[in-house]
Amino acid sequence: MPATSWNHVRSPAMKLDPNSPADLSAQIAAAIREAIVNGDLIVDERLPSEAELAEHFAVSRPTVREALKRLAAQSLIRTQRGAAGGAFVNRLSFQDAYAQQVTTSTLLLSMNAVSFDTACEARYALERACAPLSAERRSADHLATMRAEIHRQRQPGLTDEAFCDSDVAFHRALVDGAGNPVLSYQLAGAVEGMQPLMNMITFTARSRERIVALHTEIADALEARQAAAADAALQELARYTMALARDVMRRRAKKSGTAAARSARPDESGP
Amino acid sequence: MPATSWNHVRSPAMKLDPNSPADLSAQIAAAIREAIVNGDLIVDERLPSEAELAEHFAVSRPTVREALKRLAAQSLIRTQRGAAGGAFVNRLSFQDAYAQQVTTSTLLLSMNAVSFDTACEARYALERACAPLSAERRSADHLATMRAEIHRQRQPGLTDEAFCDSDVAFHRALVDGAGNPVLSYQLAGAVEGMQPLMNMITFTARSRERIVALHTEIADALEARQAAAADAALQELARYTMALARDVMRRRAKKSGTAAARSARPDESGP
DNA sequence: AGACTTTTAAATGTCTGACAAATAAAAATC
DNA sequence: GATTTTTATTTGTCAGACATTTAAAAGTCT
Repeated sequence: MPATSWNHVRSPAMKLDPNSPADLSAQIAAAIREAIVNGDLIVDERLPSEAELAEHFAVSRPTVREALKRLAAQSLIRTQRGAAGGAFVNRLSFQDAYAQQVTTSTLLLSMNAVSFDTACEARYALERACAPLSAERRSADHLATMRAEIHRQRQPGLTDEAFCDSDVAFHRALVDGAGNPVLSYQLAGAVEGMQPLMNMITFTARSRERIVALHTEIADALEARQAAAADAALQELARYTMALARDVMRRRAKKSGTAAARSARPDESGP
Repeated sequence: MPATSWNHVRSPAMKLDPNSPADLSAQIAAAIREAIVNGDLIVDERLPSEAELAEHFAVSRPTVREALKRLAAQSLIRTQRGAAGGAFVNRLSFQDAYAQQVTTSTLLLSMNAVSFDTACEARYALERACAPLSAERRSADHLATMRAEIHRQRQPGLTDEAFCDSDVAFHRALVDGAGNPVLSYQLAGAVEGMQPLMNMITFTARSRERIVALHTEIADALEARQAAAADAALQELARYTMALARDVMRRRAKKSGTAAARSARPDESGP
């Protein structure tokens, strides 16, 4: 019996409040989360076993497990089975952070009646912040990705959803071109989280043409390392996208008075 | 006995893959999360009881509970005890999203050896994106908050940490001034997540004076609705902050090691 | 001795069954 | 009809057990 082995953590947060209305598992999760954020528990450090934690907090093992699952859902810990297994403080990777950021942003936008304009304004404001850096630092790879996506966007048979996917990939390359992983992480939410909203727009052949032209302008500007030109094109793209959305909404509102045939998509998968 | 009452969800994602290496609770959580993100489950909709879920997925109740706790940790569901209780799809509030965003950003920066420059660059690039909007829309309240924080920052007895807190509050007001909740949410991570890094800097009286002067410049510019002036001051503040950090790092490196070690960082304590 | 195999112990993953506590609806009472 | 009591449902917690995985220890053979 290796004692509690929990001695190096003397943080006062490692005690539970019996008067709290919160669940025990939530309190335990909060206590451990606090210890991780405060640096009392460092990356790759092993937590005590579930049985030891249960003893420490004077609760049962299922309760401890629920707490650990909460932390695992936030990628704060990882678990490993077997003799040398246990729960370990997880190094939060940019990839994990991306995923959480996208999920959170997507739900935030879809659940809170955020207007398209508001979301769009935020997205393009943040993207324009990346443009000068991207003009300075973009690699040939980033440019090639953008050109490839532009080419894809020109395919006539593309569905609206595929067009949006390509749009996201284009803008992702733009952001990554800034060479700042923190920016890329922050923008992941703003760009990808907006995709469900963008997917509500039907892109006509003419609007696609305009968007592709602006994308080309942006790529050209970044290739020439002209920050101002890239910024101008982005600003115009933001303006155009919002106008497009307003148009779609207006048309939809007008049509909703008649029969509900809202799925009046332009024929693309037809004969 | 109300049958499974799970009929309206015919999504294929509601089945588990017996060959998956992932835990059952993780698979179940993923399936339900998918249903929420896809809109198969709408806000405030009640999930089946734990017993019913256990039957549906052919697992035990503790396993279902672990899955639900994972979702609760992401604020995707809330639970309520009692007769009409259960698990309900939660409307992700901006407040909840803030909190998650800040935690994630903080850990990402503290665990991944992100340089101060990179984080700082990202933060000020995003903040500058808010400046034009804030110049246009800031209310008197936002200005008052900024002025109050500037006043607080002038107090001579302020600890470094309190100075940082006030700094965050100032910049928060700047961002909120843009009147775009999505921007405010995105920036929460960039600004607050950087606080632990900022706290590593010791602010001398002279550097505080310079920062307060720039804050005043910003507030003045926003009051006069001069976007360009605000942007210039922010840019200068970014430049100055990074220079300050470089200075602190250099001094710290010189003090901790002998003359030879400048590229490597021998930062063990004691002789 | 060294390389391979087997055993063992520790840890998480899962199940069963039970009880406690909260809570809304139904029933009973005044 | 209003108030109180009962009841049923559901989550929260506990106890104990077994299955599965895994690394290390022990054993075995060359």
